[in-house]
Amino acid sequence: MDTNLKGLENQQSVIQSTPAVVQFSKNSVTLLSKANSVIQSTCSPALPSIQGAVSANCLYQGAVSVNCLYQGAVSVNCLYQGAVSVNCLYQGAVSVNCLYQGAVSVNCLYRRAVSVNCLYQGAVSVNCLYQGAVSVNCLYQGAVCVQVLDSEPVHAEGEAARRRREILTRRPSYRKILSDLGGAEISEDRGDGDAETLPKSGIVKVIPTTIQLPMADSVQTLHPLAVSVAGAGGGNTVLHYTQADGQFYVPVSLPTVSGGLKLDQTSNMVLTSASPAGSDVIEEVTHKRETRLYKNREAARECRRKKKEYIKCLESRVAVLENQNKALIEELKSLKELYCQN
Amino acid sequence: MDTNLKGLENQQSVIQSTPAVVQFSKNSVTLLSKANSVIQSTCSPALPSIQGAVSANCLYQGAVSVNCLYQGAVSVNCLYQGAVSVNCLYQGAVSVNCLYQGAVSVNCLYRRAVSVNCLYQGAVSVNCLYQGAVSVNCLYQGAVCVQVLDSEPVHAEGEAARRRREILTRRPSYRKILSDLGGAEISEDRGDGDAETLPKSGIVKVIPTTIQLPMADSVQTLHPLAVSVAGAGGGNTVLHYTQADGQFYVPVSLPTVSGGLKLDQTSNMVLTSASPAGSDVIEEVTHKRETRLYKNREAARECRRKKKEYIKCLESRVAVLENQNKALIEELKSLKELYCQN
DNA sequence: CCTTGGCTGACGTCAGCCAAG
DNA sequence: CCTTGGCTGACGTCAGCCAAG
Repeated sequence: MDTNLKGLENQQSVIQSTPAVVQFSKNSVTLLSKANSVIQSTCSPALPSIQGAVSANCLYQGAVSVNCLYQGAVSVNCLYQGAVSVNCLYQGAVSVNCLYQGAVSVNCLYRRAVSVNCLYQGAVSVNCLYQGAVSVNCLYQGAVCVQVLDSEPVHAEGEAARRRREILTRRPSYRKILSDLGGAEISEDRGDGDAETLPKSGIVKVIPTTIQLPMADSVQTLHPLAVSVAGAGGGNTVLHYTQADGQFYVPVSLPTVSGGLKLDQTSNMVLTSASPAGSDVIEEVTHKRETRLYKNREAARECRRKKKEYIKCLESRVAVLENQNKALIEELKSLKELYCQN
Repeated sequence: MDTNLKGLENQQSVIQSTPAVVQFSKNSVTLLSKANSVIQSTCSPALPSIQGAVSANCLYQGAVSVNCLYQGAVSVNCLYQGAVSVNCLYQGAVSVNCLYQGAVSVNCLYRRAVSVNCLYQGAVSVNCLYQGAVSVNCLYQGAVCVQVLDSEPVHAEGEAARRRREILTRRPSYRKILSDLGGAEISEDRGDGDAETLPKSGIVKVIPTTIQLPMADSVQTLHPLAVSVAGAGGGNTVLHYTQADGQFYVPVSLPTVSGGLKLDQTSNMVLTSASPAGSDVIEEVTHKRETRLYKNREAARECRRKKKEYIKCLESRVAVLENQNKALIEELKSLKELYCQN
């Protein structure tokens, strides 16, 4: 294996500032910047705390050089840090500058997968608004779908995509919209969130003052007052309901027992009929209503989450498209200039 | 400049399948896979059709190796293709699998900046549905904002980060977002947005039912309890209010009349004091609450409307930008073909 | 055909932030 | 400095659609 580094030398001479050294240590491929001498690569399976396996920085334009500033432009860490980081500085065409953190880092196990940080005005700059520009956190199953820019279909799909489509056979919902946008995997990530929401569903807010009434046709148009209610001292309270024409009162008793119900979360409010007859029916209707309300409550929560995610997806999509547009316009402009010169 | 490739050799032996060759040609740094022999790097300024400058693929887990499949895992192309591409296959921890296209490619000038393609279940897998998972196209000014996933705080921050956090703490008003969108927009889009918002600002809702109440110092710090209330047996109920120090009770009766008020929507909640003393205070507190609730009700309605409008604006914006993008790409393609002919 | 259940638009309320006062 | 009010995130509920049964 013979290598020719003359080209690299020439390239570095173009950059004029940071002559690079290419080192290949054990299980590592590193481009070291002599001037900065910051990029370190000691990738060995035994040592978990590896920094940048493969770091590369690009400066200015024609250079195929990968420059590293402060940390490592294109670092691929296996275990704990960033797998592939690309940093961009200033305005270089193919330059990838990394400042302080790591532009495109792909962390496999414990950190970020792909983060891109941009500084100043670099050509391939990725502006991140809050934290990491392109960070992908994945554990064992990916589940971090990043928005796709172009719209060409890909035919090589995995099991996940098929299952995704199966889920989306229903009515057009945010889930479907997101999947159409290419962001459906985020929901899968919340599948992890499923594991998170599960205990949350177990811990449901208990609102003892909520009163559930069975739906009778005569009272379906009733709307309970804001939070009308509750028994402080006695067991009896008065429910205030408003109708189109006026008001009336509904006397209710509030027993403390909700034993027969299996819905622990919603069982805190059981209403019993004033008349002994039909108590089972009332109870069953109440039970049904409890279940329905609980399910709808959960569904509403999920729906809100989906909507929020959808909006975020839209926003990022707009940002991506805008920048793509800008780049395309610039490219067109330069290409036209180049064409006009010839 | 001397290089040691033994480590690389060992690394590739771990992978067992794709022994790599590192070639340094003119202005290029490449890891070649002998088995596949697909990764080609002929980065010279003269030739526009350059493939992968620095390509690296990762397979399985402990390996700091970067494996390339079919195209180039971590390729940094200066001019025409992908700058840094990382491909991941199967489940490797830090593995970046690239199938057919290139996982993390950063193109400086004419193509993608950073694209990450994921297949199957790789740990740091980035699933891209259509083409490039994480593609960042930037020309001279980057500005491609990608959604951030994790919530880990970043300690190395500049002014931008600080301002970012300010934005993060509270979402700006949709009105502001819309105006910001109109300001930062491309010219043709902005005119459109202005034309939409201008007449809308001309139509201002007149709310005749707003009631202004004088501020009494004695009740300014009162906060009604969540579900304020409760009655025991009769028609009288007790309002619970909390102050800074403690609580006190306000006996209230619920009359059916709400005639004198002009608040139709909120007239169903008029409380009068049972005791003649302090009725003014009670009434005033009640009125205050009424007013507050009514105003908040209206504000919520307006907020919902704004949000809806904002989402519509986003959607149409995406559609416009997509079309614009398509047109630009087509134009570019034809221009390039024309250029290649010459 | 009707019925049921999932999902979502819209509502009103609470809580909280933050700029304006 | 504190206070107030506008706005918005989040919540739970109702109403309604629509596909699945």
